Amino acid sequence: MGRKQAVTYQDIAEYTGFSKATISRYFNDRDSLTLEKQDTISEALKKLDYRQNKVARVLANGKTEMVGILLPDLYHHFYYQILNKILGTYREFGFKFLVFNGDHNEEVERRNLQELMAYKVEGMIVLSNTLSSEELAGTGIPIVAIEREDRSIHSITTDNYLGGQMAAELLRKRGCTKLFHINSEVPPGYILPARDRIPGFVDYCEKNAISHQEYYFRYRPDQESLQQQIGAILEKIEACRGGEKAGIFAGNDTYANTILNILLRRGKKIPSEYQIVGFDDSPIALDAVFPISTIGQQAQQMAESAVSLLSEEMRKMRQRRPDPSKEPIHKIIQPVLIERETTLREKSDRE
Amino acid sequence: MGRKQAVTYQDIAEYTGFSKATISRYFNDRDSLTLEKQDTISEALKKLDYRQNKVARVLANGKTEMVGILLPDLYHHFYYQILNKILGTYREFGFKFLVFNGDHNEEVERRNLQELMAYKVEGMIVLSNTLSSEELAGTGIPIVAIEREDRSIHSITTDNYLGGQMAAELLRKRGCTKLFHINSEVPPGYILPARDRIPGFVDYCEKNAISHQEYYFRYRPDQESLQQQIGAILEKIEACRGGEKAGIFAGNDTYANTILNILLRRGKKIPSEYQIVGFDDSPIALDAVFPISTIGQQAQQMAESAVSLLSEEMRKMRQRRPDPSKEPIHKIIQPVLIERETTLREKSDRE
DNA sequence: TTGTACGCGTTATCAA
DNA sequence: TTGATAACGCGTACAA
Repeated sequence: MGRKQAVTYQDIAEYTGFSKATISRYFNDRDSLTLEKQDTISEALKKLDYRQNKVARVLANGKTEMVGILLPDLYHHFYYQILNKILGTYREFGFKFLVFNGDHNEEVERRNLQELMAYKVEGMIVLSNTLSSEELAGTGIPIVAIEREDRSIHSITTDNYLGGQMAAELLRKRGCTKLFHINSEVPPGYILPARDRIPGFVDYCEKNAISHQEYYFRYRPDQESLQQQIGAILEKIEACRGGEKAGIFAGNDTYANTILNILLRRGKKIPSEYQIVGFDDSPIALDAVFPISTIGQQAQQMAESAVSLLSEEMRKMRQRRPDPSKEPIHKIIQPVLIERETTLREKSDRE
Repeated sequence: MGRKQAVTYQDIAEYTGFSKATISRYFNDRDSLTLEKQDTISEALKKLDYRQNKVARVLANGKTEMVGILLPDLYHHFYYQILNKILGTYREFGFKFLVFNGDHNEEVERRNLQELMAYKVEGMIVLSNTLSSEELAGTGIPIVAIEREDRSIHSITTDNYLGGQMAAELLRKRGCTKLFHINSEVPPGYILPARDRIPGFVDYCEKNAISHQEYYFRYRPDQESLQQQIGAILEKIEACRGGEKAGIFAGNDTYANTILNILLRRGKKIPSEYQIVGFDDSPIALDAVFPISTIGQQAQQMAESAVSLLSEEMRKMRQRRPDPSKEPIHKIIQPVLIERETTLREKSDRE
């Protein structure tokens, strides 16, 4: 707290001759005061250089207006982009965000969760995926998941299935006759909405009788092995496509970029021999040698929906007789297709 | 607050037959209690499912353990990387981070600042640059700036001057005889430590009698105009180098990547005709067609230094008789050279 | 080692 | 429209 004895309502009250209650009303229900008193208080505040203490207010009324954010990391574009958009809602909603990075570690996440509860956050937005939604729901406060397992909590999720379909459809419309999907493996039992892209892609191919194949590599954070593994997969694909126009749907834009670079290095022609579609609309897709077509998640809309939904649930909890939604609310956001140079059929080839 | 009447020390006290003070001591000075009582209380806590309320604790002892973070944006790699590292210090220091995105807007920043003060953060880490350090210092709480104007507050800054020198030196050692710097313009009067890279680069060239030239383009967020402007600059450079080996030091990795792509598209040979060095060690430098040599800022070290310095100053403020450092402390962090394929002289050329 | 009693700065209740 | 006073939940002298 301010060392030099912070100015309090008590001081303002003595200075103006009013009561503490009146000072409080000045802040919370100004219209209930006469204009004269308002002015008197207003001047006193300036005179004494009063600073609000919202901690005391919180203790008294229970409204922290704080929201916790649980992030798995800040490395992937999607997470920092969403965080950016969430922070941006401050102007509209006024929530203060207490941000934690769980680092994909269950115990760390659990500690973070406890800390958020101890600080009496009124709600949480969770992007990390190590804690079950049941455990999160156990906190008793409103929680909105973004792009993660959401059985027992509200959620905002991209329509990944549709995204996979869109990718397949684009490649087909651009003349690809053999479609491929390249992605990283995922630990079995790990629920990740993003994986719905794959059935979306596969189902589209099946329904339209398009040849398709899926390849998975073991995820390793280092660039070297990623290159090697994707390189090996691309060799198989080259053998498999038999001179036909191949369409590759990558698990994300980083993979797409790696694929693009390897293909170019091997002298393949883009997009006449190979076409590529990524996912995420990351900066890398735009900055690649040839800007990469990608399926974008609408981060702005996702963040807004999440905060808005959370805000509503928080409101319900603040009532005398709290009435949270009985069933989790799940919102689906449509992805958008962003076509760039790795799929354009008209222009001349890049090499 | 918990609607269903949260369990308090009062309840624990009644349940165990001890006093509230004893319960409090269990949390703050456990050893001062007999082992028996510790066990009794421990069980009572579980039995009653007690949840800490740190808000009340804060009101009582004034230690929020909260730190505010003022960010200019979450778009540039440097910012989200630093944020990531700062959040990572939670395990060691235990600070809770209240994060705001000022969006390069002075008024927004000011409001955020006030809000942080109202929530009684004990310190702040500031990366945004719209508020003067004098104004920030006026809050009376410890503040550490990272890579921004720091006349009146503590700071952690990369040795940008050295970084510029390192870039020039690398290019020279790799055989470049004509050096160029390409960067965006900066509003006059705007203090940005990052700009020290330029005199570092220039001075090195002058001292070693190397031909050098600097080019600036008007900053625009859209890719199109960036391409055009850099393209135009590269034409001038091509004319100017007269067949000699040119070394380009880019303002950051994104620019370096754009430069690389344009040069390749124009059929230039890398690194025999052109060599490129970026700045920041962004993912884009690694993911480029040919991985780009770059000067990296040591984000981990910067974040740790910032939090550690802040922690120390916070400690000083918490004492009975606060004694903050009289003079701002400025720490300089060395950048590191990361050499990749845009400067290697040994290997055969890429094209 | 333990308990009593008050303080932290605000809001909420009830009278006036 | 105002004021007195009791919460809010915890920490901490001070006393025992």
